[in-house]
Amino acid sequence: MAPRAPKGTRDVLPAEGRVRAGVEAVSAEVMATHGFGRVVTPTFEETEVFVRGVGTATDIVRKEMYTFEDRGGRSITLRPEGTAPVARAYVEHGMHKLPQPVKLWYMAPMFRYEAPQSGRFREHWQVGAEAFGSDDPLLDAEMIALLAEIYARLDVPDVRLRISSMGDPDGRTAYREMLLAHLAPRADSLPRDARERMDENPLRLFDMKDDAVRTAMADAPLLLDNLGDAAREHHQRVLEALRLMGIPYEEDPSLVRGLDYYTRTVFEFTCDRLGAQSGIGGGGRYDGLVESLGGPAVPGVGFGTGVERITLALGDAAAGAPVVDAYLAAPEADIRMALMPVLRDLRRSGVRVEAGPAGKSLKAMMRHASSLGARHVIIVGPREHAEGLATIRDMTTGDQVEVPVGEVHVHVAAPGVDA
RNA sequence: GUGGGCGUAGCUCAGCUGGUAGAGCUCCUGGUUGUGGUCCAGGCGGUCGUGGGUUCGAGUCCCAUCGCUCACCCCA
Repeated sequence: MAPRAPKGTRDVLPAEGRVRAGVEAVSAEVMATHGFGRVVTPTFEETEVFVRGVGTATDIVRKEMYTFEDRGGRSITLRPEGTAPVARAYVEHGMHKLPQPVKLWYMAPMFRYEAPQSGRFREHWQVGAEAFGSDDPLLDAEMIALLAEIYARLDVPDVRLRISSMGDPDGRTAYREMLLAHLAPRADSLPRDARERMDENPLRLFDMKDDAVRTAMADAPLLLDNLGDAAREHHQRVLEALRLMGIPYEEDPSLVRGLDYYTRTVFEFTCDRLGAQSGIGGGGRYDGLVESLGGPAVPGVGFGTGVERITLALGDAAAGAPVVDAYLAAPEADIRMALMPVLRDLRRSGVRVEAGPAGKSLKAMMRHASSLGARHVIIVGPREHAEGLATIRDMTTGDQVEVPVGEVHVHVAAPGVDA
């Protein structure tokens, strides 16, 4: 059997590659206008980065990491998420001494050992941004606005924003007791995995789709109604800023992000075109993360958005055809050889030009040029070659002109390209 | 990890109650001498996921196995 791409991985072919290039370009533009600098962290980290950063109660750390021992006996893990590594780099390079906040972004692959399904892979790419060193709620709002702007510029359809607050750690501990007290008399009606989850993180029960769980949670006290004063004030400021910027949101008390590090603001963008995995991007504030990685007590806020989910939401229509300005058709091998410098010069001057392989008939080349969508075909047969000419055919009008070979670039140049 | 669906040419699929493999698209070559997109003709291309079994005979039935896919869980 011929080898295949490993389970949960995929090959991105040129049509989709063009869409991804657009995602990256738009992200880079929007990040720049918001003052974010690009970082590239290693594809793998010491396992400790994720154990301490993401938290041992999370599914990511408990059962989804690609962890192995390298030949030097170190425990290594393929990056399952982007925030912890960037926080690690922030600490490692003493970035807390730079003017705060420090704003960083990335586009990088993530690896999680999960059962693949629509929109979920074992390797996926995320565009993410992290801002360290400020607890200003307006920074949270800016992060959300930044992500919304990326979706808007890409024309991602049917995007909705849900937002909530996880409160502060002490407040969350108190709320947790309140929630457990609510659940205790109902525990018998819950399925086993729900009861197990009660011990680890009862908040997660809000995410479950099981009917028994839903009825038990229907009248449960909400974290959002039990925030401490500071967290509540923070949350209101975030919402006010969103309103001022005209960013629609739905406050959703049941929104619980599955990473332990979140504090206060949490948000998620969903897209209805995505099927069961409707989340297209999300993030929140993580005021304890840097400290848990051995750094100073520095607050932070960030998000990640899935590149595959964006391209999935955009659909096939987003994959435009490749652009070819000109097609060089020279059936005779010797002539084709003689035109190599011409081909080079055309490309050097910015013309996107394909050349038919010698040995094919002119008819075959015309067909090829047509299927590539070439705007012009440069025909050089024995007659033209003897006189130093080239025939240029406009493929949309069918008009043909003969010009000196040296002037071909003037006639086939792409709009906006100075010849 | 659990459950549903599916595995036939590069792609999308057809093959009814078992008789020894097809279509469309793509690609290639032609339709007279150097010209595309339409049309016409021809051609390339498949150990019918894999391994067993039943049968005179299996793509079609049975068993196993692998893979893909969707959903749960979780997340981007």
